[in-house]
Amino acid sequence: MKNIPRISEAEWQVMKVLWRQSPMTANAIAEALSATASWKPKTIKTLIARLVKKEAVGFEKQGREYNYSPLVKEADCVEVESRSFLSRIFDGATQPMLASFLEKEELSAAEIQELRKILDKKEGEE
Amino acid sequence: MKNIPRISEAEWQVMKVLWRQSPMTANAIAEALSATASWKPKTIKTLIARLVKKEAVGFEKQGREYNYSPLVKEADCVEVESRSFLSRIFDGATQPMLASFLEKEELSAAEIQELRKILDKKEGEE
DNA sequence: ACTTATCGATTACATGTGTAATATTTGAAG
DNA sequence: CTTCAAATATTACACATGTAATCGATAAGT
Repeated sequence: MKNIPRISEAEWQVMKVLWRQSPMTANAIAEALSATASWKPKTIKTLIARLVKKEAVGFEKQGREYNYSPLVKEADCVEVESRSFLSRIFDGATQPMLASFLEKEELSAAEIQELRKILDKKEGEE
Repeated sequence: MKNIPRISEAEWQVMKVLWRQSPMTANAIAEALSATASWKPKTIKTLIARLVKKEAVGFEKQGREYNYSPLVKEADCVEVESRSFLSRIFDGATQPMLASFLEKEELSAAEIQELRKILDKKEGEE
């Protein structure tokens, strides 16, 4: 896993768009974000520029526009953020964190079943 | 739940100390943190001051020293952070987040058993 | 070939954060 | 009561972040 830079909250929004589809032009990204966020296009350009500087995003010139793509994998970024969250908030204790979510959040029967399956598999591995 | 201010990464360390035990003097907090963090005492004073300003921490004068205590509950802060994490990284989808952790992290048989119990209880509630 | 609409690049600016040092106040010691 | 040590308050400063506007280059249209 390449060195994952820190990606801020606003920048994550941009990354999520690119992970869903890439390459994309800045305008297409702005378009995609117009549904969820309320940023001016210029703001989005800034976020993209910062991601490029952090080497989280790369681009290829295509005429006068650039075509942007992620340089870091979503799974890797998720893992970094997850570990950071876990250690920051729960002192790295996985089980209490999971228990906390399980108790608070709503889950359908199917989802519960799915989680059970994962637990079963996990237990088998020991 | 009172309005929970944003608590930065470094500030969380301080809050964790106070949640474990309070009230505490600034020096005691610094002492407690010397084990985990490598901040100068002055730095810790700054963090405390900021938490006071944010009204996450209160104090009572006791002679020339102050005795600090949390003004916000740990459970509430954990909930705020958890929701933020969940929506930021997993678009608010609980189950995929849980699945991701279950698959990546190590869990003892006992922990797995405990999680199963929670799932059972949850299923019963529907 | 010129003008113009647009792109990306550069600049802006307030606020937050990490990480402290200096200044000021004040309880305690003599 | 004066002095000193220690605690709090104020100030510092660079970098990150949210949120954009302006500048300069250039492809596209006429």
